[in-house]
Amino acid sequence: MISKKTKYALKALIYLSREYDKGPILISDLARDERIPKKFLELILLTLKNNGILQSKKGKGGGYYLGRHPRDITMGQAIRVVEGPLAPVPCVSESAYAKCDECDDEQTCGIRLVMKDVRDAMAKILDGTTLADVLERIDKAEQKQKGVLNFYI
Amino acid sequence: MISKKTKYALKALIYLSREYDKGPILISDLARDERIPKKFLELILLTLKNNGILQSKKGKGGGYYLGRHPRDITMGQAIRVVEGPLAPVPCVSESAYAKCDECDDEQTCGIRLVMKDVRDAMAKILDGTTLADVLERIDKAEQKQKGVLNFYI
DNA sequence: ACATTAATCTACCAAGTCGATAGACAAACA
DNA sequence: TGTTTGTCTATCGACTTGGTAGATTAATGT
Repeated sequence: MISKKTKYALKALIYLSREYDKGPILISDLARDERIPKKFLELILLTLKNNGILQSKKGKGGGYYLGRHPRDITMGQAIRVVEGPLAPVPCVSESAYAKCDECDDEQTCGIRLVMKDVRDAMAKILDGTTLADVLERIDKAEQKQKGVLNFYI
Repeated sequence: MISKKTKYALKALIYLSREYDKGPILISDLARDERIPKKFLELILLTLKNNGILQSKKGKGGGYYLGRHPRDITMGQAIRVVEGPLAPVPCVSESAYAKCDECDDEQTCGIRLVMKDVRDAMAKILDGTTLADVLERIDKAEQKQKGVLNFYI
C-alpha cells in the first residue's frame, strides 16, 4: 500500500498537470482544492522540487509548477521520490540496489527470482505512464460517465 | 518493500516445500537453518497456520508442515496473509476492498486507474506462482550456476 | 526603503508499525 | 508423570507516518 504522502503527491502533480500553462499555483489553492493538509503538502512539494520534478517561485505571483511537460514526467519518477524504490526487495531495485542481508546467494534466491518479475511488471506500467497519460485516462473516464448519465436522462 | 516478516514467511514456506514428504519440521530447525529469530518465527508460522496455509502437530515428533501440496499454495496467498493485500491502494484490492477516503469519485480517479493496472500485473505473477514453481526455478538457477562452475574447472 | 506575499527551513509531536523477546500455558506422547 | 513441542499474551525499543508550529528567506509591488 502506498502512503498518504504519495497519494497527496500524485494528486498534486495531476492537479499541476491540468493547470500546466497557467503559471505558478499557490500551495494554499492546491491544498484547498485537493483537501490536503497545507503544512504537510508544503513538505511534499518541497521534496518534489528538490528532486527536479517541480519548480517554484517565491513572493507575489509565486507558487509551484511542473519542471517539465506532463508528457515528460512519469508516475514511476514521482513515486520513487516520495515513496522510495518500486522493488519489493532491495536486491532487485534498479534505482536503489542493495543486498538483502537475509540472503547469501542472490543468484539462486527463490524470493528474488519472483520479486524481480514483480518489479519489472510494476516498472513497465509506472515508468510507461506519464502525467499526460493520466489526464487523458481521466478525461476518457469522465466522458464515459457523462455518456451513461445522458443515457438515463 | 516487503517486510522482514514476509521474507521470513516465504523462506519458511520454501523450506517446508522442500521437506514436504518428511513429516513435521521443528520450529527450532527451521529457525536455525534459515537464520530466523526463533520467537519471531513462531508468530509467523502460527498466523500461517491460522490462515490455513500450514498445519502443526504438538508434542514429540511434532512440528509444522504444509497444509496442501506445494503446487496448491501460491506466493500471492502467502503474502496476503502476512503482508496484507497486494493492491497499492485499497480501492483496487480484490481480497480486501475499501474506499479511499481521499477520493470522492472512484470511476474517474486517475491514481486508481493506474494502480488497478499495477495490482493486476502483480496479482497475475504472484497468484500464478506456486511454491512448487519457486522450487523449480531455484533448481534451474542452481543447475545454471553449477554449469558455469564446471566451465571454470 | 518597506510592507506584503509566499516559499523554505527547523523543530517537534502523537500514534502506530516493525522486529524481536520473555514467560506462562496447553496438548501430545512415552 | 515428565518431557517435548506448539500456543498465547504481554512487553519492548526503534523507527515511520501523518501532521503542526513558528521562524526565516526571497521576490515583488508601492
